[in-house]
Amino acid sequence: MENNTCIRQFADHEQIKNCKAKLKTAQKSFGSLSSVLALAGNEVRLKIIYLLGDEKEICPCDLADILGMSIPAISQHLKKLKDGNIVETRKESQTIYYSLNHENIKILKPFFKHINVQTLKLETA
Amino acid sequence: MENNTCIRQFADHEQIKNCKAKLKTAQKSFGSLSSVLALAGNEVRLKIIYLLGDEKEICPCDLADILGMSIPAISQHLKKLKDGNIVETRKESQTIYYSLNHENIKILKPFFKHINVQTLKLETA
DNA sequence: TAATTATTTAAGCAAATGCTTAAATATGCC
DNA sequence: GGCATATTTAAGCATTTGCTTAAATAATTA
Repeated sequence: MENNTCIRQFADHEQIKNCKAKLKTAQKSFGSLSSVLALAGNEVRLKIIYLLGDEKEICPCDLADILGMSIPAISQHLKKLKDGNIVETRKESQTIYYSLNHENIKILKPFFKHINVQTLKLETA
Repeated sequence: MENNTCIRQFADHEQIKNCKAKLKTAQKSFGSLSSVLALAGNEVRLKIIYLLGDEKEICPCDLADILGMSIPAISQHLKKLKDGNIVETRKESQTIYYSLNHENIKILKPFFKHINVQTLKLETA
Protein backbone atom coordinates (compact mmCIF):
# COMPACT_ATOMS: atom_id res chain seq x y z
CA MET A 1 0.00 0.00 0.00
CA GLU A 2 0.82 3.66 0.25
CA ASN A 3 3.00 4.16 -2.80
CA ASN A 4 0.94 5.40 -5.72
CA THR A 5 3.49 7.69 -7.32
CA CYS A 6 2.12 11.19 -6.93
CA ILE A 7 4.66 12.63 -4.54
CA ARG A 8 3.36 15.89 -5.94
CA GLN A 9 6.29 17.98 -6.96
CA PHE A 10 4.23 21.08 -6.48
CA ALA A 11 2.63 19.95 -3.25
CA ASP A 12 1.61 22.82 -1.02
CA HIS A 13 3.83 21.86 1.89
CA GLU A 14 2.71 24.80 3.95
CA GLN A 15 -0.93 23.78 3.62
CA ILE A 16 -0.11 20.15 4.33
CA LYS A 17 1.71 21.10 7.52
CA ASN A 18 -1.16 23.34 8.54
CA CYS A 19 -3.76 20.68 7.96
CA LYS A 20 -1.84 18.03 9.83
CA ALA A 21 -1.53 20.39 12.77
CA LYS A 22 -5.24 21.18 12.72
CA LEU A 23 -6.16 17.51 12.69
CA LYS A 24 -3.82 16.84 15.53
CA THR A 25 -5.36 19.51 17.74
CA ALA A 26 -8.92 18.44 17.06
CA GLN A 27 -8.06 14.74 16.97
CA LYS A 28 -10.21 13.70 19.91
CA SER A 29 -13.36 15.23 18.48
CA PHE A 30 -13.47 13.41 15.18
CA GLY A 31 -14.06 9.92 16.46
CA SER A 32 -16.93 10.78 18.76
CA LEU A 33 -18.52 13.27 16.40
CA SER A 34 -18.40 11.01 13.38
CA SER A 35 -20.01 8.20 15.32
CA VAL A 36 -22.88 10.44 16.36
CA LEU A 37 -23.29 11.51 12.75
CA ALA A 38 -23.17 7.91 11.59
CA LEU A 39 -25.98 7.07 14.00
CA ALA A 40 -28.07 9.97 12.72
CA GLY A 41 -27.09 9.11 9.17
CA ASN A 42 -29.59 6.28 8.96
CA GLU A 43 -33.04 7.33 7.87
CA VAL A 44 -34.89 5.20 10.40
CA ARG A 45 -32.78 6.41 13.30
CA LEU A 46 -32.98 10.00 12.14
CA LYS A 47 -36.76 9.73 12.23
CA ILE A 48 -36.66 8.22 15.70
CA ILE A 49 -34.45 11.03 16.94
CA TYR A 50 -36.64 13.61 15.26
CA LEU A 51 -39.80 12.23 16.82
CA LEU A 52 -38.24 11.97 20.25
CA GLY A 53 -37.24 15.60 19.91
CA ASP A 54 -40.91 16.48 20.03
CA GLU A 55 -42.55 13.67 21.88
CA LYS A 56 -40.71 13.35 25.15
CA GLU A 57 -40.88 9.55 25.16
CA ILE A 58 -42.05 6.65 22.99
CA CYS A 59 -41.93 2.89 23.45
CA PRO A 60 -40.44 0.45 20.91
CA CYS A 61 -43.78 -1.07 20.07
CA ASP A 62 -45.38 2.26 19.17
CA LEU A 63 -42.30 3.25 17.19
CA ALA A 64 -42.61 0.04 15.19
CA ASP A 65 -46.20 0.97 14.41
CA ILE A 66 -45.33 4.56 13.52
CA LEU A 67 -42.45 3.61 11.26
CA GLY A 68 -44.09 0.54 9.79
CA MET A 69 -41.26 -1.74 10.82
CA SER A 70 -40.83 -4.92 12.82
CA ILE A 71 -40.25 -4.62 16.54
CA PRO A 72 -36.85 -6.34 16.56
CA ALA A 73 -35.64 -4.01 13.82
CA ILE A 74 -36.67 -1.00 15.88
CA SER A 75 -35.22 -2.47 19.03
CA GLN A 76 -31.85 -2.92 17.36
CA HIS A 77 -31.80 0.68 16.21
CA LEU A 78 -32.71 1.81 19.70
CA LYS A 79 -29.89 -0.24 21.13
CA LYS A 80 -27.42 1.54 18.90
CA LEU A 81 -28.81 4.92 19.87
CA LYS A 82 -28.58 3.97 23.52
CA ASP A 83 -25.03 2.68 23.18
CA GLY A 84 -24.19 6.01 21.56
CA ASN A 85 -25.74 7.85 24.51
CA ILE A 86 -28.25 9.52 22.25
CA VAL A 87 -31.27 8.10 24.02
CA GLU A 88 -32.04 6.88 27.49
CA THR A 89 -34.72 4.62 28.95
CA ARG A 90 -37.30 4.57 31.68
CA LYS A 91 -39.02 1.37 32.65
CA GLU A 92 -42.65 1.24 33.68
CA SER A 93 -43.83 -2.30 34.30
CA GLN A 94 -43.54 -4.07 30.95
CA THR A 95 -43.09 -0.99 28.89
CA ILE A 96 -39.76 0.70 28.26
CA TYR A 97 -39.94 4.35 27.34
CA TYR A 98 -37.20 5.84 25.21
CA SER A 99 -36.36 9.52 25.34
CA LEU A 100 -33.58 11.76 24.10
CA ASN A 101 -30.52 12.31 26.19
CA HIS A 102 -30.82 16.03 25.73
CA GLU A 103 -27.36 16.66 27.07
CA ASN A 104 -25.62 14.62 24.42
CA ILE A 105 -27.77 15.69 21.56
CA LYS A 106 -27.30 19.41 21.51
CA ILE A 107 -25.16 18.82 18.46
CA LEU A 108 -28.11 17.49 16.52
CA LYS A 109 -30.53 20.25 17.38
CA PRO A 110 -29.70 22.32 14.29
CA PHE A 111 -30.98 19.43 12.20
CA PHE A 112 -34.43 19.44 13.65
CA LYS A 113 -34.63 23.06 12.73
CA HIS A 114 -33.36 22.24 9.27
CA ILE A 115 -36.00 19.58 8.76
CA ASN A 116 -38.74 21.90 9.89
CA VAL A 117 -37.59 24.82 7.80
CA GLN A 118 -37.25 22.66 4.73
CA THR A 119 -40.66 21.12 5.28
CA LEU A 120 -42.14 24.57 5.57
CA LYS A 121 -40.48 25.59 2.32
CA LEU A 122 -41.89 22.59 0.51
CA GLU A 123 -45.32 23.27 1.88
CA THR A 124 -45.45 26.88 0.82
CA ALA A 125 -43.83 26.20 -2.55
CA MET B 1 -42.58 -10.50 9.07
CA GLU B 2 -44.49 -7.82 10.92
CA ASN B 3 -46.36 -9.88 13.48
CA ASN B 4 -44.46 -9.90 16.74
CA THR B 5 -47.43 -9.86 19.09
CA CYS B 6 -47.22 -6.55 20.91
CA ILE B 7 -50.27 -4.84 19.55
CA ARG B 8 -49.92 -2.81 22.72
CA GLN B 9 -53.20 -2.76 24.48
CA PHE B 10 -52.25 0.50 26.06
CA ALA B 11 -50.72 2.02 22.96
CA ASP B 12 -50.87 5.78 22.91
CA HIS B 13 -53.00 6.07 19.80
CA GLU B 14 -53.03 9.83 19.93
CA GLN B 15 -49.26 9.99 19.97
CA ILE B 16 -48.98 7.41 17.21
CA LYS B 17 -51.32 9.40 15.01
CA ASN B 18 -49.40 12.59 15.76
CA CYS B 19 -46.07 11.05 14.93
CA LYS B 20 -47.27 9.53 11.70
CA ALA B 21 -48.58 12.92 10.65
CA LYS B 22 -45.31 14.62 11.52
CA LEU B 23 -43.32 12.13 9.53
CA LYS B 24 -45.60 12.53 6.60
CA THR B 25 -45.19 16.29 6.50
CA ALA B 26 -41.43 16.18 6.81
CA GLN B 27 -41.10 13.08 4.64
CA LYS B 28 -39.04 14.63 1.87
CA SER B 29 -36.37 15.94 4.21
CA PHE B 30 -35.37 12.69 5.85
CA GLY B 31 -33.86 10.97 2.87
CA SER B 32 -31.64 13.82 1.79
CA LEU B 33 -30.67 14.83 5.29
CA SER B 34 -29.79 11.34 6.42
CA SER B 35 -27.60 10.81 3.38
CA VAL B 36 -25.67 13.99 4.11
CA LEU B 37 -25.26 12.84 7.69
CA ALA B 38 -24.15 9.41 6.54
CA LEU B 39 -21.47 11.01 4.40
CA ALA B 40 -20.25 13.10 7.31
CA GLY B 41 -20.56 10.09 9.60
CA ASN B 42 -17.31 8.59 8.35
CA GLU B 43 -14.25 9.78 10.21
CA VAL B 44 -12.10 10.21 7.10
CA ARG B 45 -14.76 12.16 5.25
CA LEU B 46 -15.54 14.27 8.29
CA LYS B 47 -11.89 15.27 8.44
CA ILE B 48 -11.87 16.11 4.75
CA ILE B 49 -14.96 18.28 5.15
CA TYR B 50 -13.51 19.92 8.23
CA LEU B 51 -10.24 20.74 6.49
CA LEU B 52 -12.00 22.07 3.41
CA GLY B 53 -14.02 24.29 5.69
CA ASP B 54 -10.81 26.16 6.48
CA GLU B 55 -8.59 25.61 3.52
CA LYS B 56 -10.56 26.70 0.49
CA GLU B 57 -9.23 23.88 -1.69
CA ILE B 58 -7.03 20.80 -1.49
CA CYS B 59 -6.04 18.19 -4.05
CA PRO B 60 -6.44 14.40 -3.55
CA CYS B 61 -2.73 13.80 -3.42
CA ASP B 62 -2.15 16.26 -0.60
CA LEU B 63 -5.17 14.92 1.25
CA ALA B 64 -3.69 11.43 1.05
CA ASP B 65 -0.51 12.78 2.58
CA ILE B 66 -2.35 14.72 5.29
CA LEU B 67 -4.55 11.80 6.28
CA GLY B 68 -1.91 9.12 5.84
CA MET B 69 -4.00 7.13 3.41
CA SER B 70 -3.63 5.77 -0.10
CA ILE B 71 -4.66 7.96 -3.00
CA PRO B 72 -7.36 5.65 -4.37
CA ALA B 73 -8.93 5.45 -0.92
CA ILE B 74 -9.09 9.24 -0.72
CA SER B 75 -10.32 9.50 -4.29
CA GLN B 76 -13.20 7.18 -3.55
CA HIS B 77 -14.24 9.22 -0.53
CA LEU B 78 -14.06 12.38 -2.60
CA LYS B 79 -16.24 10.80 -5.23
CA LYS B 80 -18.91 10.10 -2.65
CA LEU B 81 -18.72 13.64 -1.33
CA LYS B 82 -19.02 14.97 -4.86
CA ASP B 83 -21.94 12.71 -5.70
CA GLY B 84 -23.59 14.03 -2.54
CA ASN B 85 -22.99 17.61 -3.69
CA ILE B 86 -20.90 18.33 -0.64
CA VAL B 87 -17.77 19.19 -2.58
CA GLU B 88 -17.02 20.52 -6.03
CA THR B 89 -13.94 20.48 -8.22
CA ARG B 90 -11.72 22.80 -10.19
CA LYS B 91 -9.21 21.47 -12.64
CA GLU B 92 -5.85 23.09 -13.17
CA SER B 93 -3.70 21.13 -15.61
CA GLN B 94 -3.11 17.74 -13.97
CA THR B 95 -4.28 18.74 -10.56
CA ILE B 96 -7.87 18.66 -9.41
CA TYR B 97 -8.72 20.93 -6.53
CA TYR B 98 -11.58 20.00 -4.24
CA SER B 99 -13.52 22.59 -2.31
CA LEU B 100 -16.72 22.72 -0.29
CA ASN B 101 -19.99 23.42 -1.99
CA HIS B 102 -20.81 26.06 0.58
CA GLU B 103 -24.41 26.26 -0.48
CA ASN B 104 -25.15 22.63 0.27
CA ILE B 105 -23.17 22.42 3.44
CA LYS B 106 -24.74 25.07 5.60
CA ILE B 107 -26.30 22.21 7.52
CA LEU B 108 -22.89 20.97 8.59
CA LYS B 109 -21.53 24.28 9.74
CA PRO B 110 -22.63 23.84 13.36
CA PHE B 111 -20.37 20.82 13.52
CA PHE B 112 -17.24 22.71 12.70
CA LYS B 113 -18.07 24.99 15.53
CA HIS B 114 -18.66 22.00 17.75
CA ILE B 115 -15.30 20.50 16.90
CA ASN B 116 -13.53 23.77 17.59
CA VAL B 117 -15.30 24.41 20.85
CA GLN B 118 -14.64 20.91 22.07
CA THR B 119 -11.01 21.13 21.07
CA LEU B 120 -10.68 24.36 22.98
CA LYS B 121 -12.22 22.75 26.03
CA LEU B 122 -9.80 19.86 25.92
CA GLU B 123 -6.88 22.23 25.55
CA THR B 124 -7.76 24.41 28.50
CA ALA B 125 -8.76 21.47 30.70
C1' DT C 1 -48.11 -21.63 37.96
C1' DA C 2 -49.38 -21.06 33.26
C1' DA C 3 -50.47 -17.92 29.56
C1' DT C 4 -50.05 -13.18 27.69
C1' DT C 5 -47.59 -9.01 26.68
C1' DA C 6 -43.40 -6.00 25.81
C1' DT C 7 -38.92 -6.13 24.78
C1' DT C 8 -34.33 -7.91 23.82
C1' DT C 9 -31.07 -11.08 22.01
C1' DA C 10 -29.19 -14.38 18.76
C1' DA C 11 -28.36 -16.51 14.31
C1' DG C 12 -28.51 -16.10 9.45
C1' DC C 13 -28.13 -13.65 5.32
C1' DA C 14 -28.10 -10.13 1.50
C1' DA C 15 -26.42 -5.70 0.64
C1' DA C 16 -23.40 -1.88 1.49
C1' DT C 17 -18.89 -0.01 2.97
C1' DG C 18 -14.09 0.85 2.71
C1' DC C 19 -9.97 -0.65 1.90
C1' DT C 20 -6.24 -2.96 -1.46
C1' DT C 21 -3.89 -3.67 -5.87
C1' DA C 22 -3.80 -3.08 -10.67
C1' DA C 23 -5.24 -0.99 -14.75
C1' DA C 24 -7.22 3.08 -17.27
C1' DT C 25 -7.43 8.35 -18.29
C1' DA C 26 -5.61 12.64 -18.89
C1' DT C 27 -2.37 16.25 -18.86
C1' DG C 28 2.48 18.08 -19.21
C1' DC C 29 7.15 17.73 -20.69
C1' DC C 30 11.30 15.99 -23.33
C1' DG D 1 5.39 10.09 -29.83
C1' DG D 2 6.99 8.41 -25.32
C1' DC D 3 7.52 8.91 -20.42
C1' DA D 4 6.30 10.86 -15.92
C1' DT D 5 2.66 12.79 -12.97
C1' DA D 6 -2.16 13.27 -10.95
C1' DT D 7 -6.28 11.21 -10.62
C1' DT D 8 -9.98 7.92 -11.39
C1' DT D 9 -11.91 3.49 -12.09
C1' DA D 10 -12.37 -1.45 -11.57
C1' DA D 11 -12.03 -5.89 -9.31
C1' DG D 12 -11.49 -8.39 -5.16
C1' DC D 13 -12.20 -9.06 -0.44
C1' DA D 14 -13.00 -8.58 4.64
C1' DT D 15 -16.01 -6.10 7.63
C1' DT D 16 -20.12 -3.84 8.89
C1' DT D 17 -24.96 -2.89 8.47
C1' DG D 18 -29.75 -3.80 8.77
C1' DC D 19 -33.09 -6.66 8.14
C1' DT D 20 -35.58 -11.51 9.12
C1' DT D 21 -37.11 -15.32 12.00
C1' DA D 22 -36.87 -17.69 16.17
C1' DA D 23 -35.75 -18.05 20.85
C1' DA D 24 -34.84 -15.83 25.48
C1' DT D 25 -36.15 -12.38 29.40
C1' DA D 26 -39.22 -10.07 32.21
C1' DA D 27 -43.31 -8.33 34.00
C1' DT D 28 -48.78 -9.06 34.27
C1' DT D 29 -52.64 -11.33 34.67
C1' DA D 30 -55.68 -15.17 35.23
